[in-house]
Amino acid sequence: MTIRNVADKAGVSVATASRVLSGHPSTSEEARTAVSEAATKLGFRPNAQARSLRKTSTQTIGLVLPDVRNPFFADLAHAVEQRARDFKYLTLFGNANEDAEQQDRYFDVMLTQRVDGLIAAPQGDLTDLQGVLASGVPTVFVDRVIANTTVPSVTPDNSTGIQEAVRHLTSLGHRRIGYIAGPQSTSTGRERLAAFLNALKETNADDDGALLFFGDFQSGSGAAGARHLLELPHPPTALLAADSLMSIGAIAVCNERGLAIGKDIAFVAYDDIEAFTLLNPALTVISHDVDAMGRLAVDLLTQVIAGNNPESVILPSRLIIRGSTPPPPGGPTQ
Amino acid sequence: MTIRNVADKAGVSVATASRVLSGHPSTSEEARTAVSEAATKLGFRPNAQARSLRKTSTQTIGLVLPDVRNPFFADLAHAVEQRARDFKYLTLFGNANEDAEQQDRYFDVMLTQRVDGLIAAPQGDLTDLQGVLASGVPTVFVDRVIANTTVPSVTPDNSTGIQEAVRHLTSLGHRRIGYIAGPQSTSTGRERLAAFLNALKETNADDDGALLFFGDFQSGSGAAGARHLLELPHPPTALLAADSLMSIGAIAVCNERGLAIGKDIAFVAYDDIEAFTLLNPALTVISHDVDAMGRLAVDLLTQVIAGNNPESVILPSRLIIRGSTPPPPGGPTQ
DNA sequence: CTGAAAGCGCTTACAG
DNA sequence: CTGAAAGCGCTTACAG
Repeated sequence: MTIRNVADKAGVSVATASRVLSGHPSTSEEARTAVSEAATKLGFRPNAQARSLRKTSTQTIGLVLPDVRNPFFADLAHAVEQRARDFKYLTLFGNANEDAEQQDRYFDVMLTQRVDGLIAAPQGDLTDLQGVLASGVPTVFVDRVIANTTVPSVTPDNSTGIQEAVRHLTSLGHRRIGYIAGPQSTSTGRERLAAFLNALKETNADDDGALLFFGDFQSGSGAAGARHLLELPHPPTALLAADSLMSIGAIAVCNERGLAIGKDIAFVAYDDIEAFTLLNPALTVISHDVDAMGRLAVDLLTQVIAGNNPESVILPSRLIIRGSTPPPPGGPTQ
Repeated sequence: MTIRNVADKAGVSVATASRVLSGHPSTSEEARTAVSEAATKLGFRPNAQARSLRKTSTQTIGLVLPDVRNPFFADLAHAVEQRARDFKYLTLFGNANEDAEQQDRYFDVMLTQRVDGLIAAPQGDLTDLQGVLASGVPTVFVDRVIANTTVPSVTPDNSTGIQEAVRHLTSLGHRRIGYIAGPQSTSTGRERLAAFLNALKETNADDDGALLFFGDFQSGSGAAGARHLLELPHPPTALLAADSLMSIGAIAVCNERGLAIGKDIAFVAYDDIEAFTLLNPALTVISHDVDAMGRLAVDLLTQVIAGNNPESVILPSRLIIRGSTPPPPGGPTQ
């Protein structure tokens, strides 16, 4: 079932059939009807491989994200995909599993598949990007970036939300704030930690290295972090985790220890995911606009594909105060 | 940068270069080293389009799911993708947004892209499958099926969990159980509703049509359902929702009305997602093994691709009782 | 407006 | 083991 069959049935050459099928203007009325009719009758479906071997475009973009199971990235994937549809792109989605090696395999496969562009929330450093950069495929970073590249990006403001959270907690009287950081192999992990440390200095909170725990953005490490921090000789009265999955793990540990969040301990989560509003009390969270992030990433990519060099954009983040952040149990100064 | 350049640099023909590059046994030691060296030096990356135009395989499988933002499907996507990797398949992922039209567009594009196989949690009826069936592309259904096809499938047992839930609730003394059903355009929506209605007959629960609300598996409809049911003149003392997103919406409504789940009202959710264990009390849920589902779907697909006709499998589901299902407030008989 | 022909980058019988 | 050549299914100058 090829264009040859369609041409034969329509009584024209493959060239004419091709022109009709791809909407080329130079076709006669008769040719158009004959070919269209033959194509539908035969249920002809052009072979995208052959087409993109001739043209240089595949009408697909690659999307490499660290973890679909993270609601933030699920929302982001959805936003990217819906926006890509507007430009007739199919989104080829790869899930790196928070693992640089799997990420690099996906980059590789997507280059091999000749995607027209690539959107990634990358991990690691320049060495992981070698292939992508060398290929020259239009690329945009989203959420995370890799230092020392000129790749345009759409990222959240990783400091304002954290700063507001620390100010909020200290104004309530908290001085010991436990922080479950993201991996330092990611820009978001690094920037959020830096913002946290800065905020400590700016307020009267304890700047105690023991209150820091390094996780990997996955739920298990949030649980490990909470366990570690709560067992400290001088434990925190407030907990802050750098993404939603680690927040989930940490909350589970608080629950299993009978520590009531919003009463015995204050908790601030990163990312405003729907489930967090269901907790009782609902969680105070650091929120950013994931839909805008996905949409803008696609918009930037289309510009790069068009040969332009768009400006990177940073989206605001802010603290949404709900019930999970009371003053410390012993009173403001404890 | 094509295989021609590699061949030239290595001083062999493109045929020999191709053989070395694709691991064909009939190659000399010298050819192998010369070509490999040239390829790495040049950073050669074979064009997948050209290759799959010659071979008939693209080493990709298509995965069409209704909604990435549904944690159940995010987990399923992850499971499928990880298993597909074992077979060197790249997973081309499409998100149908619980919409038959978007689903059909994805089917279309994936056929055009000549995926080697298709895994789908489909919506609608046979007409939506025409193209897929006509193309003859190896296909497996997962989670949901479409009636009157011979497509192998991996599905959950949609009745046991529901039956256990209704028995559990009635044994506690509940007689008015509100049910937020899934869309009847999906097999899971239909089967779970049938199981619920059967369970009502089998127990002494009220078989009252007013206690049924039809949602669309998305969170907004869960909220609408809870609102509707709770405003009934004779409202339910227990709520059961047919998926996790509708559960989330319904729980939000209970919270906003000050109805304490696990005290003022009993709640059973479908799908054992991590966030549900964080609620206080944790939710009683109907659980099934999403990892096994994804893994088996890929395994079945590889068998179909190999030309076999594997048996469909049904995975068990069961009730996990946690704190959200107390007896009705007025006592066993109310 | 149309057709014959070349070519996109590979792979693979075929002959040696 | 190797090379010349055909061909996968399209698209697009080129000439008419």
